[in-house]
Amino acid sequence: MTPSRPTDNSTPKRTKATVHDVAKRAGVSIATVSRALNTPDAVRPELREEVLKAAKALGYTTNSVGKALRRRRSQVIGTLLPRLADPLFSLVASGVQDALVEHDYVGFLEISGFDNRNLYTHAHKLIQKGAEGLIVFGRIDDDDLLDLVTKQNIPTLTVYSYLAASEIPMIGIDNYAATRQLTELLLDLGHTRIAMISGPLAGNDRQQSRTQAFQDCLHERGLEPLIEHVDVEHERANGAAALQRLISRRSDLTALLCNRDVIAFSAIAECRRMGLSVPDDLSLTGFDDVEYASLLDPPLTSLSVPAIEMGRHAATTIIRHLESGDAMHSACYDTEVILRRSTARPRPARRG
Amino acid sequence: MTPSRPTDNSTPKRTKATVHDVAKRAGVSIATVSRALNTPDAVRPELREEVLKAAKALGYTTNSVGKALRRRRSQVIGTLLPRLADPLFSLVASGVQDALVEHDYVGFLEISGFDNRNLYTHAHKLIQKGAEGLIVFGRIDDDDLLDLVTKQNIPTLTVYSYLAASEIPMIGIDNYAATRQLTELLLDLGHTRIAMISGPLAGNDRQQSRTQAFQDCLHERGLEPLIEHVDVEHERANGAAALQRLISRRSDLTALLCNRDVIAFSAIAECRRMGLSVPDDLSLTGFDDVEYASLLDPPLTSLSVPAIEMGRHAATTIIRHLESGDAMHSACYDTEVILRRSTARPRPARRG
DNA sequence: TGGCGACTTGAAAACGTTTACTTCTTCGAG
DNA sequence: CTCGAAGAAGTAAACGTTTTCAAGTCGCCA
Repeated sequence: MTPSRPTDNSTPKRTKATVHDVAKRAGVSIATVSRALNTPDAVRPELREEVLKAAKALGYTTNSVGKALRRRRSQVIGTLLPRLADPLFSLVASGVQDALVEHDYVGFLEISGFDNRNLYTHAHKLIQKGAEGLIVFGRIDDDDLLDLVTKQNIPTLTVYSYLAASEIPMIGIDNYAATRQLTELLLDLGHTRIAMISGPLAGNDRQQSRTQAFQDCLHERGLEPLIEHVDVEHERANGAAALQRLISRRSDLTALLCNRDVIAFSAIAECRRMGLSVPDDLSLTGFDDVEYASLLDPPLTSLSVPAIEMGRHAATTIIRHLESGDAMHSACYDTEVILRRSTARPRPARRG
Repeated sequence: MTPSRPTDNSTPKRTKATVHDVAKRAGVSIATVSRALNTPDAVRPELREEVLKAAKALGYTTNSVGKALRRRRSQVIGTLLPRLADPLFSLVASGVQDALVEHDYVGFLEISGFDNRNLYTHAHKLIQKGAEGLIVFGRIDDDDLLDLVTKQNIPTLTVYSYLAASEIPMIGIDNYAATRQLTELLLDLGHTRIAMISGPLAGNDRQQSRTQAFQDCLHERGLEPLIEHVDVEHERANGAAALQRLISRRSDLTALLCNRDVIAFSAIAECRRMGLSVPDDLSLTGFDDVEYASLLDPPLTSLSVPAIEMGRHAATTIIRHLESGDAMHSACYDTEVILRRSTARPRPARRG
């Protein structure tokens, strides 16, 4: 088999075999070909064999575009993620992919960025390109997008966040409760001067819930919550800066909640740079329990979320809905605080 | 606007507006509608306005499936990655996505796993589903797949690896040369007892090139290369085990090349666990200079590869080929050794 | 004034499927 | 022996576009 050169006309632009070609070769009608392939029982065995043989001989493989047009089903579902190069989001995407291949679907992946002003644009594009269903990371707060999917009746699911009242089903976790757990962990250890580094709140229900939980927790105990924000597009650089701002606002800080593991990664590195010992000088927690959280020095106390599982769940739910009309239900997954060595009791006060 | 309930028949299964609806409303033929939308200059301005108005009123958006069928162009290209939840691969995917949205394409993403026996299956699926072009991570060594893309004339590109002789264009780096650089860096520092932790070689041109380079380098200096392999599916767990195996085979090791940053991550953690100081007891290098390599303690000496850029380059190349028929050329990107604190001169020998 | 070209538009034929209908056997029951 | 039902195959009509081709209008020049 000699590989064909760029301009190889020996194979005369060999256009792919269609159902007609197979039909002709097998001496049957195209309808029979289609039936032999899709509903084999509906065609006499001998004829079926004939068709299958012809199909194989011609290397026929059904053209999904034609099929999709006629069936009005593409077996494509689209996923919308804020970012791909991220240890959390890519995990969700993995879960989605897992489920998709299992059901012989294929996935459009689209990166929306954190600015959900263009969420609508991306979603629209995916639908227009033929996605039958949509999986969106985080709560959808864009009315236009909500309109789009309900009007056009596009099965849509969000993943990662769970909020009780939602027009569209959410497969996720309770960010509020989870953050309360983390905060209370620190409080129970005896910390009173606690801060949080959060991502931007605008259009981000996760960060909203988490800062809210943090504030509520501290207020309940009569403590003053301290929050700094990082620009999520440059979490690393800004995590360090945020930590510095916090320290300068309150130098006697003993504990810090980072609203994403990746923020904690840079915070822990910055602590090292500043000569702050974790957890002796500063207890640190992350969120998501991303793969490398346990490899840090010290290993990071974090909150584990079943990211892959949620992605998988979302995808199968949507597929089941598409295939069997099953209703899509929200689901709230349990989370778990993973206690590692980045948290400890506060160092006993030196003086008063 | 009240959100429609699951069984809301008030909107009578409102099927999307088609070109026919727009035509009727504007009082023109469907051909004119199509023209007004695609080649505006070909239709009288007043009429064009009329059509556009009708389209907007009906919320018409062209059905890409019908379009794709007729045009035999889907504006979809597929990417095949070994894994998604990985700081390197996800970077490549990001680059691809960047370029895709820029050109109003959309991407199928498919995870093939490291076992390239099913590479063919996945690629076939993508093509069948309508992908016009394929981007594959790493060299394609599967003859069936090669056959598939050449016979069906599917523009295909590989990304990350560059090898001079290749049937299909490769956008990548020279793994052999890069590893030589890293190895020589260690040699120049004075190390003589150097080992490598590599991924499995089977079907993985990157690891093959790297182990080869390592062996060549050491042999040239009359040194004995020591190599252990990790199962790539469980890099973390196995990175630690591999390190232990190496130490037990040769306890006086002073330097270790890890063939992927993620391997180095677990190796560095394992060193900590074993009480080995990096770089005093053991110099360590990674490969890929993934985002968090610089946040480790100590920060990891690694080899930076332009992963996003390569992904972007691959996608634009393939799109340009599709749109303008431009030939696709291979490209070899420069890499750079990023010197950080995980490497140092070997500790002076204690005795002889 | 006749005719030729340039411009616009519409009718209809694809693109590759699936599927509702029709037609034709065949077979069993009455 | 006949009639109807069941089974199997074919015909043709979709699905929503784009695009070829033909036709019509208009203006301009000879």
